[in-house]
Amino acid sequence: MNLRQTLDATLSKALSEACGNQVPAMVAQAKNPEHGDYQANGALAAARSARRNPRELGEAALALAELDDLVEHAEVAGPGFINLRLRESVLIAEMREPLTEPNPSPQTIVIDYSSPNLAKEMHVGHLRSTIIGDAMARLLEHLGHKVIRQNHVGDWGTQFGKLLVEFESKGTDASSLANLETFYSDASKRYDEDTTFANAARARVVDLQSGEATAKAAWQKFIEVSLSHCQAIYERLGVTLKREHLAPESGYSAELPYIIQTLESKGLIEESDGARCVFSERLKSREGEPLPLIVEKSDGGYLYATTDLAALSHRCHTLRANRVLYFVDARQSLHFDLLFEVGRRAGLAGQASLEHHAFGLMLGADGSPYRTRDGRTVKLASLLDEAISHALDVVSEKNPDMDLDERREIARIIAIGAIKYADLSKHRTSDYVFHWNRMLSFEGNTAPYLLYAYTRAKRILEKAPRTQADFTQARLDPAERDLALHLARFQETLDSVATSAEPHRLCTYLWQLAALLMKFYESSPVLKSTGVTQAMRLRLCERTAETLKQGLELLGIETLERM
RNA sequence: GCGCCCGUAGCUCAGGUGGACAGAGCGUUGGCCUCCGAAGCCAAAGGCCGCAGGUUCGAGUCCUGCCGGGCGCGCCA
Repeated sequence: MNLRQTLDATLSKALSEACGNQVPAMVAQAKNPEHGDYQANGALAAARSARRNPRELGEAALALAELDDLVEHAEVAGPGFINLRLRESVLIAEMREPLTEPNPSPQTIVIDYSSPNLAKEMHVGHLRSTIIGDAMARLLEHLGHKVIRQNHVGDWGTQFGKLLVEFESKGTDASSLANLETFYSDASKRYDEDTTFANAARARVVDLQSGEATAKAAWQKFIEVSLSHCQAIYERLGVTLKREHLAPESGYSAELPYIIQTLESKGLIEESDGARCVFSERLKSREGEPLPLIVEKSDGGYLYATTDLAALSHRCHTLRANRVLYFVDARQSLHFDLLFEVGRRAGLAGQASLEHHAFGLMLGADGSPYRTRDGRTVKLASLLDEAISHALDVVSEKNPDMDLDERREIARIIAIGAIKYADLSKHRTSDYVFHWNRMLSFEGNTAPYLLYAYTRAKRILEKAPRTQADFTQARLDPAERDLALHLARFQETLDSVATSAEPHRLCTYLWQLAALLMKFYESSPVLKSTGVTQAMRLRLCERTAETLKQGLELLGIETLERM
């Protein structure tokens, strides 16, 4: 049950009655536990407009609110805060409820994430979109929404001209693409230095886009190899993206003329310097002129803005999305701002909520975009290799007698989890610094800490005797109550992440949960206790383990039984 | 020039719709394994929340102006 929401609904109703008009109670988790479990600040805000004394209003609301089932103590404090303390019986009862409940009004939610450019290999810059998008997909799906993943891979730009000519000159042999990075830079070098090559490249783009058979065949082969590189990374990372989630740019090419037609029929298109544009009604350029979204170049070619409009229309109309979530870095904020405006004015977006969830770039310690010593971008594959190798060292040091295969498997889960958690736990809309040693640290607020907490709880459960005692008859000491209270807040945490699209909040929740378990572990011996006390402590261990496992799973992080 | 984002402890970061003494991790210092795993727990030190005004009963949070940083601004994606 979403306790916060339930309290808010009840108290809002009472406060509105006391006030005479509709006002929110604004129930939130209490920051200071001395004030209770939840606090409502609505009386303070409402008092002003109602010209009433906030404390009096709070008292009136409390008198009207039917909270006895949930709340053991409620009082008005300070200038007019309403403090609520939950009944212990409620916390205990919550431990027998399902961990989560589905959203009563499920939506169709399209998520655009990962979306690498197929001309190059995936590098560390793709991590954030891929990891965060995947966590949101898992979480929203778990809450009962219909999630449609869209991997909007770049397979259609002008850059494919030079790649095709290079590829064909090497006999369209897949082995020449073994290292996509060097392949791309070789092609770029020839394009810049050799005019014959450059002309051929330009001609090949036209061939490709007009559907010429040999160009198309070579292109398809190239894309196929590149996609298998991506898919291998997804599998290593435990990302749920599959071939069926591909929504490549090329797939929209046939739609583009109709997009232009639609814009034209709405009277939105204007010609400017030979290009066809839609001018913004709100955003201004350098010279104070309206900002254009260019949808057709002066040579008649289409651009990514055109493709994005086609994708938007497809998502809102064909897929019938209620929300469209874009996990794309912040450099594209202006682009999406314009895109959403034009999409709405052209009627391509329907009523859907269009959300660009931006994030900053990954930087090196010197503050420049993250690269290796020789100036190359860091491939995702090598980041994973290095993390696993480091994890294996640590695992081996802690478990010298464990056999190698088991150590390897544990190292894999720890390393992948640590990388994903390090990224997921940061909010950062601005650029952030990537640190090897911090990413690979297994202490403090990291995935290994959460995994360790999980294994400790599991070990107790493994060793525990079967008990017939009824845990609901037990009383909770402070450390146990703190843990039980936090456990009861899982649902409201998930709901808040669902609307905000900020998985770092779930990370914070799980970190706190693990910390509370550690404290409980120190203060409340389980195996040495007896009767209802032991039954309740075992139930706390069990519930915490289940919650950690479920929460980590929603983040896309595997758990392990020992480490 | 205009626009967006950011500036919180030595470092890396949290601080939902303004709320009750500003939090955590790392690092530093000092404790805790004959008790379920010490990848842990406990404690201490460390902050004019970039600066200056304003709105409010109340501002890290909202508004304005500065200072400092990042990114973006017509035919690339």
